[in-house]
Amino acid sequence: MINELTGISAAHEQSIQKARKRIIESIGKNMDLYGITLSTGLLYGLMFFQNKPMTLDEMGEAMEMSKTSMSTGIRTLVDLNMVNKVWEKGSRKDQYEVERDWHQTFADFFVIKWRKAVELNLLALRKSLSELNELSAKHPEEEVLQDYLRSDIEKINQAIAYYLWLDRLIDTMESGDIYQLVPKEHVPDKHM
Amino acid sequence: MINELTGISAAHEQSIQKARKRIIESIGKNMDLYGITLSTGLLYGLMFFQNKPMTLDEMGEAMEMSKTSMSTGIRTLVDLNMVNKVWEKGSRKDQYEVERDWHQTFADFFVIKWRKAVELNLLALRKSLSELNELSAKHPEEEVLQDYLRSDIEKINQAIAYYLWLDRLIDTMESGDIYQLVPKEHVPDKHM
DNA sequence: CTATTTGTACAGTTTTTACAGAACAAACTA
DNA sequence: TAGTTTGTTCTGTAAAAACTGTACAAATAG
Repeated sequence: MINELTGISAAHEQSIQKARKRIIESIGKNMDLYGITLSTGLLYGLMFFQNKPMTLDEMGEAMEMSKTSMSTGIRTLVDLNMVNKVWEKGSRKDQYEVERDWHQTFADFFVIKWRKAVELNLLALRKSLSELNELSAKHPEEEVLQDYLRSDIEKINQAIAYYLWLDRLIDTMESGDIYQLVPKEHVPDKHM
Repeated sequence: MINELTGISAAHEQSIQKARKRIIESIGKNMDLYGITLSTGLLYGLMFFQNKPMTLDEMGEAMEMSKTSMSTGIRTLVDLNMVNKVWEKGSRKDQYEVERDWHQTFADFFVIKWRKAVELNLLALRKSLSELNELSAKHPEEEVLQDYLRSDIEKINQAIAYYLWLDRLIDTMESGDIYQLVPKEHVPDKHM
């Protein structure tokens, strides 16, 4: 039996489950922003309200899905640092629990996914930039070619500048400097 | 004919296309972070290197895809403010060009997509919170129930605090205050 | 060492999504 | 107004992704 809400009336349990379900479904849906599928999002929501770590078997039973699917879903969540594997003594089964610091989860998403994209795009941009610069140096007299090259090189340089900015933004998330600009606790404006 | 690289040798044209292709494919792939499909990402990359607005027919020819697909792809990009519809006089066809300010594109993505998610999640959280508070007030004597409620309410309050923070972060992107923390132009550290 | 148990890789199936072609409605043209 | 042109909706199909059950390898227990 999965249900951990024991010792209260069925009506009360239902009320709590209804309240949880609303949240789980909303969060689960919107986790597509993290590139996470709905069912994995729902799994995350389920674990969010759990007060102890869960095993794959428990998840499968609660989600009415195969353990295989739980395994792949959990891997996605672990890769994003949204869920942590915990070591429970006396159990052979792997146990998982959600990361409670959502600010950290948000930051990690950028550090993991967006940083990777920035690096790959910068790599491509710089390689192409170097090729085009080389081509330009080889044929300084060909005006039409130079026009094309100038245009592309300008675009590439702007793109590089943007990715460097994005890289610095991600730095502030990794270092925590972002909280200087936007504190975790809201500081109200001073009014005269 | 789509190719706008005329007046240069085939070899030079090929060099430029190769350099572009590397960038287009890298950017196209990584646009999945925006929830954008690969082919739409490639369409965006194509338009990025175009120096004039494109029509749906031109896109279809260049991408070797149907105009229908171009239409849906473009709508996705327009909805995200990544591409703008421009009004070219003397032409009946709709024309589109990429938004060149990528900082703005990035900010718009948060303002459009993440803000929506924040709002929906806050709505669900607050509604459930209110239900649970009500339930708690109705049965102050039931200790087991109160334990469950305390736990859920605590989690919900933490989630709300997080989303309020995220909302303020999005505010800084919308207002431009984010550039105070991370300037568009890199300001190197001062060293002694 | 042998028996289980556990998690994952793999292969097949189902479901979802992307895409194309036809049909249509709106807008422009003559 | 009638005749085109253009973009999108709708429907069917192809491709991709999610999901399941089996098989297997690694780890633990006896």
